[in-house]
Amino acid sequence: MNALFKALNDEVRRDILTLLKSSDLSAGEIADHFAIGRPTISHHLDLLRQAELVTSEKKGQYIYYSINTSVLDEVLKWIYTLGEEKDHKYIRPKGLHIKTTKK
Amino acid sequence: MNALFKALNDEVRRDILTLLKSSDLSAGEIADHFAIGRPTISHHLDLLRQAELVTSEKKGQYIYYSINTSVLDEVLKWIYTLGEEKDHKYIRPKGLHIKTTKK
DNA sequence: AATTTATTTCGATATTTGTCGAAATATAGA
DNA sequence: TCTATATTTCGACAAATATCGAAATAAATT
Repeated sequence: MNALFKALNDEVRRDILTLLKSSDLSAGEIADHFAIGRPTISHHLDLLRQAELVTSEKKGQYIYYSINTSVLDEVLKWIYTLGEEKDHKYIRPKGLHIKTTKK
Repeated sequence: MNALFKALNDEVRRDILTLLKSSDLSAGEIADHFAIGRPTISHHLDLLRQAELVTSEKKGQYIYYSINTSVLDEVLKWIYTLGEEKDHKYIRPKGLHIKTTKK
């Protein structure tokens, strides 16, 4: 939970996740989208990996990163329970597909 | 969005929110739940207020804090859109009441 | 008016964090 | 094997953050 919120508490890292939602990318391809150095991107990717928000796989010379949104269920659940007892009912943004059955 | 994630990126502040979900509390009552100094709690409350996660109202000598979960809709929406295009369907934790209609 | 109580603001400090350039590691291709 | 490319690790540094005690502010009580 801590690692998760820590990972999300950075604009660059959130943007990386947004990038990865469309397709898997190599570290270099990710870095190309930002005006900061590659070692810094590497560090951000490391934090995302620690939070299990991304996975990485080496393919030859490249390392490809993929997003893993399943760990965000925990965050969602925490937010839900917060709103629960205060009579705030969260809205479901239209066009999204939320599974209501058990996992 | 930035202030929101920043506010959530701290165990103490998340615990304060959890406390406030049951009932409004004065700054002192909140501080009594933690082993850290009152100035520190005051600072945490300030960050929560900046993120609009809490509101405060002065009543005589005391300042009462209330949780405001509505701003978390933005976070929820962001998380939803992340999962959307990766075929991850978020589960709804059982026992929770999520309004599926428009607000 | 003086004192007590509740809370915040201030100034200082130690830790964490984001960033960089240089060096290290590893794979690919000549 | 040598060189080029991709990525990470390392060491350093500046900025941000969590924390504290002391002082300031404000309301309540005597």
